[in-house]
Amino acid sequence: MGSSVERYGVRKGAWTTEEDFLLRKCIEKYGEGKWHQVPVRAGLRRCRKSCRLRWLNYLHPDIKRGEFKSDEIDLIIRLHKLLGNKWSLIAGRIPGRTANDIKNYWNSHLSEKLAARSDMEKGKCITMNNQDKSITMKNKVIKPQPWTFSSNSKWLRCPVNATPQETVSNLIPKSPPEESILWWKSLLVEDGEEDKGTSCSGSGTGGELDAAFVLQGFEGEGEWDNLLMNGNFWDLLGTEQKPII
DNA sequence: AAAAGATTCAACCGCCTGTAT
DNA sequence: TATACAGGCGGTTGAATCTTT
Repeated sequence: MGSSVERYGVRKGAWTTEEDFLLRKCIEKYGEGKWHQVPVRAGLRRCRKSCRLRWLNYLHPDIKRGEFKSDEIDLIIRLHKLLGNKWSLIAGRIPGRTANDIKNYWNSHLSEKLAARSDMEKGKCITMNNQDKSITMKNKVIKPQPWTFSSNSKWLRCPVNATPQETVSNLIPKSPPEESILWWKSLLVEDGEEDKGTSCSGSGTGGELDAAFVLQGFEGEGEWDNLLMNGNFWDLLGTEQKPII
């Protein structure tokens, strides 16, 4: 992929520093969006998608470089447990990291290791070392089965400055079926511990205990709404909202 | 030092969704 | 309602780099 390929006058492959400069200048002048116009405005022989991707994944000023910190890794694992391969949603909750970054990190650092550990240590709390980073987690992966939704669904994409309540309102359909409730409970509370109010898996940011506690005695449809609207959903994950890149 | 294998990650591809006409 | 187009996403690829033998 290193060598550029030109087909129908459109360049492909790795971006040059000159192309980066042109794209950056263009975005500074015209702002983000209208990607179909960017190649012309910037004087680039790149397709709109290539320009957008280069900006969002590499040139955007808010992008954080360097290794993932332990808290970021912990958050990725928990959000992945919650959302599955919804990388853009996960990235939206991890400041400075792009969906591509997280996807790559997951595929190269976490996916196979977690699967391998899961096979070896069923039912045990495990700790894995990744360079200096320590990941402690429960190995039981619960996939988000109850609801299927498109990554592009309007109700799934919450606004940048949405409040937690608004975000939850966008994310969660009203009055979920019983199996959905059970799934959420299983996500937040360890097996056999629903009645004790003990904390769930993860390295422990304090939010889990609250989540487990809140979910106790929660069964009905009305209470579901109350939980989502009155509680801070992202506190349950031990994170907070951030501006989405 | 060199070859082979493993890993990383930027970039591409195809598909889906939303919107305008 | 149907169609076209743009934006956006997840899956995948493959060159570059690193590690091991």
